Amino acid sequence: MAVNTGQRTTRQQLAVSAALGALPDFISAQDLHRQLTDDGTKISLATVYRVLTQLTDEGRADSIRRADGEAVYRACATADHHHHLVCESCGKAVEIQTPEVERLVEESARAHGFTRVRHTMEIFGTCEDCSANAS
Amino acid sequence: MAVNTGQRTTRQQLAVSAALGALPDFISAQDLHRQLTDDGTKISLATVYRVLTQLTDEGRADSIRRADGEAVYRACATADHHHHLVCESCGKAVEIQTPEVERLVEESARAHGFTRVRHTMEIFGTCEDCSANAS
DNA sequence: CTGCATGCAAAATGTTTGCACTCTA
DNA sequence: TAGAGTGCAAACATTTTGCATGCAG
Repeated sequence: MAVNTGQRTTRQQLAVSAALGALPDFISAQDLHRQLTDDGTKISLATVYRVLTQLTDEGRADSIRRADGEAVYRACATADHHHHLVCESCGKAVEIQTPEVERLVEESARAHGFTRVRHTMEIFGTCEDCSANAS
Repeated sequence: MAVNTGQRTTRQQLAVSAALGALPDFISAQDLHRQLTDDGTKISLATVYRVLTQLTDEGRADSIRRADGEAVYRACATADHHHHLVCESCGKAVEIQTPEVERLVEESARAHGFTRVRHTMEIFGTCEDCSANAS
């Protein structure tokens, strides 16, 4: 299983690649770096960025921007793409599958001649518990 | 036509609000500031950020993040809710109507007991012209 | 007048880059 | 051994913030 990004394979590349692959969701470069160092991997933040950029360029990872501007990454082509329903009050998040949305996105993009399509969708609201507690 | 953001209405607030409203698509704080000063409006970048943040908080503007991490804003569509298909290369944005998405969002939210639902969806890709020009 | 909003500049992020050193191939 | 990859720190770009001043109400 090659992790090769052009020429040489290093311990750091493998670590980033493995850590990313083990995660189900998006993670920021900073968080990933923290997690790696916590796990004992010796790696610099700059390298985490470099490897993530490489993986993204190769199409082996996806990167999107969170609302706060931080870039978050996830291993590409892993299982299924899903979205989150997030409670604005307590922060609870529910994963939701929306195949129709995926299809519609593809359709709209194609209809307008767009390629290399990527999308993000976030749903915010107040969950049952919180709307009960609040006014 | 109130531009009031809580207390006082200023020339700068009006300028940002008007400039944003006159634009069909998303614009970054920096670009908006450049445009305003070019037009002769005396305003600081910090204030542009402050006003844009205010407008967004009030729901009078939408803000999303471009792939490069810069935040871009647009006057909020008062009328109907729609999404954008944004070209990551040239910035061109196409408005798209996706009633099915709205319905699915409502459905998912209800199924999980969420209320006061709000959602954002951005679709990014490469438009026809750009994929033709690029390699 | 009062005190909110602004301008300025400094600070805080998140990310990228130059350069010397390390380690893969 | 050559030179790609790394680490470190400085550089960058965008956005936020502290404080004195200005202006709306």
